[in-house]
Amino acid sequence: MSLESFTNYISKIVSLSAEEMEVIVANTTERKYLKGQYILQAGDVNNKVAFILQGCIKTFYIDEDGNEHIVAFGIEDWWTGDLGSLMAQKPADYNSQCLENSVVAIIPYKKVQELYDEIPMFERLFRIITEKAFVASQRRIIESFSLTAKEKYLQFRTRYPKIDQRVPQYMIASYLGFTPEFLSKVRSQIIAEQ
Amino acid sequence: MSLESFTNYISKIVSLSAEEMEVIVANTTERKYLKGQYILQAGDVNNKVAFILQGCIKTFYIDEDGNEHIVAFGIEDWWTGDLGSLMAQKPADYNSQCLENSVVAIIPYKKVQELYDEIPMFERLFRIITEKAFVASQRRIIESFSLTAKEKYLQFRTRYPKIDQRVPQYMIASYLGFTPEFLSKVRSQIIAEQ
DNA sequence: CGAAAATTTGACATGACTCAACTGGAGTGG
DNA sequence: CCACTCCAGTTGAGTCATGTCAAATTTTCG
Repeated sequence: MSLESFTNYISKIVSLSAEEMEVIVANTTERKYLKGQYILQAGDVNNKVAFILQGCIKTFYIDEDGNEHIVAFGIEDWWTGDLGSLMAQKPADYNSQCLENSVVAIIPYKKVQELYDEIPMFERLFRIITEKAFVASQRRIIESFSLTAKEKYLQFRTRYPKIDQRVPQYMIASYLGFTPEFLSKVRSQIIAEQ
Repeated sequence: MSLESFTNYISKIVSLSAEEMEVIVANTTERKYLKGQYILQAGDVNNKVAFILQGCIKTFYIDEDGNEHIVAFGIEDWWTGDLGSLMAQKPADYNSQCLENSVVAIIPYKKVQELYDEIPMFERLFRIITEKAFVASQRRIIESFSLTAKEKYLQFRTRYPKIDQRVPQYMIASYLGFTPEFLSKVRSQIIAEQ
């Protein structure tokens, strides 16, 4: 069963009985997306949580000037989507688009709510996941203040080597808040130093 | 009882029986801090969650160059502390220091864990709080990319008018990632336009 | 091979920082 | 009540980091 990486992931965070895990799996569906397809589009209400079984996904938003800003990348064993839209059941600000053909485990929003009531450990799972996501988000804010451009890029490469290898450079620039030209110059400076 | 604002706050997020609320309150202590005192110091392990009943608190960290960066402000009905330290029970990166004499509702870390097991709705409370905090954190990242300095400052003032009035300008500059001089220039530009 | 997309490079412009000087208000002590 | 000090805030000159725009080069992929 190809939800195995999903159940493995869950087991690393909380301990569930076999029955509980079965209930979760029974509410989870697997879905394939082609490269370029959207898991979520800005303006739609996000009605699912999505766990990446395989593939690479970018979450981005478009500002008033039409510029794309990448908020997050997701690969295997990460979540993707717009939590704000999911929580408030309001139109999403973000898009989630596949950069590769991808396979995603999906639990519909309503099922998630039911599972929260039915399986307290399921709610714990999401409490912990969200705590980790929040801590990472705070760290990103700090680094945006206190690191130089070069440090930010090197940090990114060491922290997310798998992403660095899979996504084009101009998207990394967008994630870091740089122009593609500027990232290119940062890179050439790093190369010159070696 | 002066934990009233705390129980009111909780009731707005989750519905609890009177007994459950009593258990939570029984595990909560009230503590006063004087202006300048620390609720948490970087390097110490954060062993409590802290809800602000009264006062104003800054959460900041000091980078390698000795510069202070304010990560968050907290006033009445907000939480304060370093969630990363709490979760991992590792030394905190952040300091929480009172900018005014303050009163805080405290639940020790161990009690929080016990309450998670005992009262599923308590865990739901923290799932929801953390979700909101994460969404706000993501939004701050986006705004740091897509707003101009002037827009960031105006946004801050409209979003947190109470903080704007209570906190010195150089701390707002630190929160926004500006130098104090630069914020002063942004302000004079805004005034000139009116 | 050829076309489109991604990346690099260079010249120039602008935003934000640094440093230093100045202003103004809030204590404080004589 | 004045003089002094201290600190936050302002202002200005110069600098550095990053962005913009355009062109050249490299890579990707049909």
